[in-house]
Amino acid sequence: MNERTLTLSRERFAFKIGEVARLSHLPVKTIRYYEEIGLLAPTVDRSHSGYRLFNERVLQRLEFIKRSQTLGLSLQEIQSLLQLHDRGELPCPEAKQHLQQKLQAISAQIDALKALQTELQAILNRWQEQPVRRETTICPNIQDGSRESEVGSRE
Amino acid sequence: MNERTLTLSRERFAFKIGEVARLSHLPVKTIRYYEEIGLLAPTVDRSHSGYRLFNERVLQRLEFIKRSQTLGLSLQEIQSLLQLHDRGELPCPEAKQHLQQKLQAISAQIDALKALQTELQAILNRWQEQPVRRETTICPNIQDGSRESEVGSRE
DNA sequence: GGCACCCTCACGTGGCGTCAGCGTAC
DNA sequence: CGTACGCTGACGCCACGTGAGGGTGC
Repeated sequence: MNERTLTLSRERFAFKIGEVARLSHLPVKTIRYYEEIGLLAPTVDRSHSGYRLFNERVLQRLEFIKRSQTLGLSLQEIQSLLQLHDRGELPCPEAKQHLQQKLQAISAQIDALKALQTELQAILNRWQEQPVRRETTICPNIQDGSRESEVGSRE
Repeated sequence: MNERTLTLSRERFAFKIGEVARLSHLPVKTIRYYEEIGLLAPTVDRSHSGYRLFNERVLQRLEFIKRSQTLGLSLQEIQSLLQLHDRGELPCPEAKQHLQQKLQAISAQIDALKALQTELQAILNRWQEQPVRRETTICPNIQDGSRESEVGSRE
């Protein structure tokens, strides 16, 4: 006749953190962290001995967090969405805004990475295995190629 | 007749951190941080009052650090290159290894970002402004699309 | 009484930025 | 004597991971 059995019969506040971890495939530490920063507030209570007791909605919440994270949202952004949800509103419009911003940021990131890729490839292509030892450089292969960037207009 | 004038005549340990900051276009805090983690050891001394005094080689070193950073190397990797340099060896072979690794990592990052880009675009394309309120979801638009990813064969 | 589980607190990651509260140079 | 510059902590960021040193449930 412990609180587990009692609460399980009503399906409320039945899960200890380890069970939630197994069911959600998230580390215990992560769940504790999410609770600490307030992401799980409406789904968690404490037992008389201080154990976190989660109700079944925590799993849906963790799924939402995981999914939103893989889509590139930060925990702060996710929190603001969850707060809207907890106030009874639909977080979708704000979510859409965030996702559109992410999409733009991702394009920019891809462009930056591609530029870096090109630059790295160029450096490696003209790499000198035994460069002349100069006192003015640490590794002559790694040098500012801003002037060489205009190369390619030959032929 | 301060140490500035004396050392300037020999061009050694003449620069205070603010001058280095101006000449290198790096924030003072950044230079202090680099010195703290040992990146600048052979180019810095202390005055009797505790001020950092840099010799002129620090500028070459900071340039190398900046350049290596923009190429994607971490400060740890840069440090190991500088340590090779300080032991009189050419850091180029190790640098090349690092850069090749970076190139691979960048390709993987680009692929991951492109996948994310596609997924985000798909989600935004089929976005429902006024979705049905379900109790099982927080925002129905943000849902695991693993099964819906095969959509697109209509019309 | 033993073992799995739970708790909090504190510190680490990278690459700095941002105060706060001092001393120093000119 | 001001003021621009220098110094050393300590804390913040982000999303946790790691480990210590304990208490709880069964």
